[in-house]
Amino acid sequence: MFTFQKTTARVRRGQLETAHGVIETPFFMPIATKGAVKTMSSSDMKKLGAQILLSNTYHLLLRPGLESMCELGGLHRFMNWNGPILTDSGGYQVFSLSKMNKTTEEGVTFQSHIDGARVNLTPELSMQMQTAIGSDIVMQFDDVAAGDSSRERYKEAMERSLRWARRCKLEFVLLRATSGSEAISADERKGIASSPAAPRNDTLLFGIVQGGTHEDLRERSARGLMEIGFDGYAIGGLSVGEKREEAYRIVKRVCEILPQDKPRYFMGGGMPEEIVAYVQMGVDMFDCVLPTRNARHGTLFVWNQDPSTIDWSIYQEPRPDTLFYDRLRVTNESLATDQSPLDPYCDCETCTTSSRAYLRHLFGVQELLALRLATIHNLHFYLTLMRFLREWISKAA
RNA sequence: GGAUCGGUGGUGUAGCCCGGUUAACACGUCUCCCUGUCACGGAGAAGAUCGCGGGUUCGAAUCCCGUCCGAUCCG
Repeated sequence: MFTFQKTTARVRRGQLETAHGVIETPFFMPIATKGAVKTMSSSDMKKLGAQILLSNTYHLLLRPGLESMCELGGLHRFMNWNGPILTDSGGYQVFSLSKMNKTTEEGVTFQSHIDGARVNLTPELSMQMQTAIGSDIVMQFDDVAAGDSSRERYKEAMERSLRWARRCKLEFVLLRATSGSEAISADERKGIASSPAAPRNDTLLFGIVQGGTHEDLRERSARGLMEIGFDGYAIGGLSVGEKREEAYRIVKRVCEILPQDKPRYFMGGGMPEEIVAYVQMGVDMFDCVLPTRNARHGTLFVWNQDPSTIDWSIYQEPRPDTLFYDRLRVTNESLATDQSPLDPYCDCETCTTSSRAYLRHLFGVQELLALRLATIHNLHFYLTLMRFLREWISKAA
């Protein structure tokens, strides 16, 4: 169930109800690909104020695997996280691990990056695995085209994603219907899982809009998905190499088509100013590796002004003249004896306990604490950004 | 006192025997990048007049002589 208050023509502020609690929208999901936000514990994430985590079907399918996940009773219990979890379907891994896989209409055959074993991931298996994980928000299995693809490739990926969306919906409904019932045997579920768990009635299933940078393909994708009917709609296949102007144009267009009363999720993005812009186009949900990966690579997002007084409406353009933050390269030599805080406007654990010089030192001597402190700060930055955006929208309402 | 081995960017080495374009490699350093995370990863840059002095040669890190420093061994 998604309720929202419309403020201006597009901007939304709302609540998304999931099996593990209500999430205030718009929100950002830290990424716990393999069942953990790198360097962070579940209680760390709770302390940071994360409302929901994102995990990945493909990675958890390789380890610990479908049967083990069923036996373990799902990811919430396994990683001791009692908030909501969204799982990516594995579709993106087809794209990001493209050297190691082969796509057919049936699905994708991966060569495991762990032991080289063949893994055949289909829409049905993705649904079964996400169900075994106990995901609160299940994503359809989709086909992602690279950012510089031809129109034909974009069209192919979009049409295939649409067909796979239909199969995902069918399998999802089937899994739910067979919960505790003998009506359909495990064999009839293509014999993949001996005892896949059933999705709860309040588990949400999202479709993913594809179509690259072509508005007509995007429109066909969105309308096709709406016809099938999903609990929410994601915009996929962006931030994969295309120009930012193109992404803005597409998001704006897709948000005009998608139903008002369902949550919208921009997958995989982005830089802070992109999120600010997409929120103002009517997007409710985000996830991105940038805060966590950049943290581990020594780049911190720091406010360059008091975030409580920012007029976010000036960030609707793809290339604003100025940004509200700087990227602090914490390994830079110039910080060697800089005892000032990383971010004067931040009150996270890292900023209140560590100077720039100290964090730089920890990176230099490769102390694991460096990765953790940097991650805490960057996630705090993103989560705080979302909080300020929600407050700003509420005020405007 | 004598013998042997060794001195090449910040560190560790290669090249030397069989002289030849901008002296190579690893790590480190510096800068930049990262968008539904295979990846504490990727890209690039700076940095050595080859211990010092002389000689041979068109040309020396490379061959010869001397010298300084270090290690080991013999007295």
